[in-house]
Amino acid sequence: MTIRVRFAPSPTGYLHIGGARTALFNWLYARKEQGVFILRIEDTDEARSTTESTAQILRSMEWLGLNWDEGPFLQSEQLEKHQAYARELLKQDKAYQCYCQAEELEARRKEMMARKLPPKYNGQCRHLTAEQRRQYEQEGRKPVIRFRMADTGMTGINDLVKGPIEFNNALLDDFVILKSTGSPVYNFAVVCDDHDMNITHVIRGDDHISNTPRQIMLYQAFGWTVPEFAHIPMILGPDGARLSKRHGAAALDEYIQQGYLPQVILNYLVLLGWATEDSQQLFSVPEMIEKFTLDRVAKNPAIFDPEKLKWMNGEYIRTKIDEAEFEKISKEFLERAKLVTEEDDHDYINQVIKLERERVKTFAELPGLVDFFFSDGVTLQDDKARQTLAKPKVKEILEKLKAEIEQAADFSVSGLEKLVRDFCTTNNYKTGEVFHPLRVTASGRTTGPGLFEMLAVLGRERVLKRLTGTIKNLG
RNA sequence: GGCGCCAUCGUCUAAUUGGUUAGGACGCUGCCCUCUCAAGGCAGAGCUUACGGGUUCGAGUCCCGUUGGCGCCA
Repeated sequence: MTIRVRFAPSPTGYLHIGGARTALFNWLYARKEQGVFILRIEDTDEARSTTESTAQILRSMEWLGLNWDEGPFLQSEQLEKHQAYARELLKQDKAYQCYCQAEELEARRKEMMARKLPPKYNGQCRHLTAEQRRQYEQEGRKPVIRFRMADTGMTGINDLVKGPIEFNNALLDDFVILKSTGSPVYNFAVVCDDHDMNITHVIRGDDHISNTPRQIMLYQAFGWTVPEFAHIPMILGPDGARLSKRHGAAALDEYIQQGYLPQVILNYLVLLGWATEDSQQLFSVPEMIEKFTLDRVAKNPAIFDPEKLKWMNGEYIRTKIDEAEFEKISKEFLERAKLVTEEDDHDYINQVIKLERERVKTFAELPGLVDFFFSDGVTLQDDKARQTLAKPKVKEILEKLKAEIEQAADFSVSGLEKLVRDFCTTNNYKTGEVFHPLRVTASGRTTGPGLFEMLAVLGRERVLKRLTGTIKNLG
């Protein structure tokens, strides 16, 4: 039997980290088992769903490389089917029309709560006569359709990650499947859609566990095959609460903007709630697919750690991507930061970014690290930089050095290093006395790439200009 | 409130299904390298396996209870 799984986000915002991981686990499982991965947009909440969100989510999925085999299907397009299914249950008396009004229900619920009873529908409309129904209709009441829940027995699943879970049917009430507006309620729509799409494995967040018994009752009422369930644990924010917009960095989009690689997001996410026996950290996508199994998914929730994600991105930039990819993405970010344009000297740009490759953790950091390569002058970045130039003898050192550099025959990395080191020896300066002010003069900062690499890339003209500028400022 | 899920270093997790000095990774600290910052190398701190009871020769692992966190019901 072919395995069929689906990812079913609701388009009420960006794809968030938790959703992305759910999608990933579904996708990995499908690819591993050579099954089918289906994308379905659960847009039944007409009030909060937007088409922009849908487009955004699709874009994020594509960016991650989580390609779907079928869909995207819109749940809203299944409205008539949902209604037909509801009528079928009605006809078999497995569901019934309920005329209770929202206010009445609310009042009763409060009453129940006040008496510390579970706030469960009281079954008032369970056995209405045709006469009673007519009367309600005449009053202008619009009915909802409620599912007739079994009031004895247990409903259980054998969850692929959590193991066996049982629920007491008596605790579940006759829940609404179709609202008075005719639109289906979530629990009903998922079941109908999952059945229609022949979903064999429902892999979703464990916040849906409590919904599962209701859904199973529906499958059984229809006489449909119940799929397998795998409830994966939530992703939490640093405060231990479920990761959400409140935590700031829950939207996948943020990470795209900051210059995280899609492979890194996948790699980091797969490790949140899943691990191999040897605790391997870095996985290529094919490797992930090969090694992924649901039975190694953790049961406990995981806190999202941006620090580790950042480390991993740096690791990939340094060791996993090739030079061409590094150059391509770097240029995108430099162009976006308006440091360079498409027409600029690519050879120069490539030399510049190469100097920062081992330092950069996210591509968004890059422009801030290399801006001085593309500007006329240099801006002193901080107090440390100012202090470095304020040290004694700096002016004298730079003036003498400038004279040397003007005449330098060899402006290569090794040539420059020899020149500056010889200069220190000849004039009896400590290397630090020369290197540090020279670095600040060239870059405006106290940290950065190797001094001579930096000077070589900047080129004689820029270096001399900056020396002149600094000397002048030192008055 | 009811029901459900969960519980190993600060964080993510591993532990041949009962036998380890409880392992790895991020982060942190120190040292080495060094013109700086990174990277890299080395070393270190950090878990009485939430707590309390059992079962057992032996428990992170099995059972019961407690506590705590989270989720779902509106």
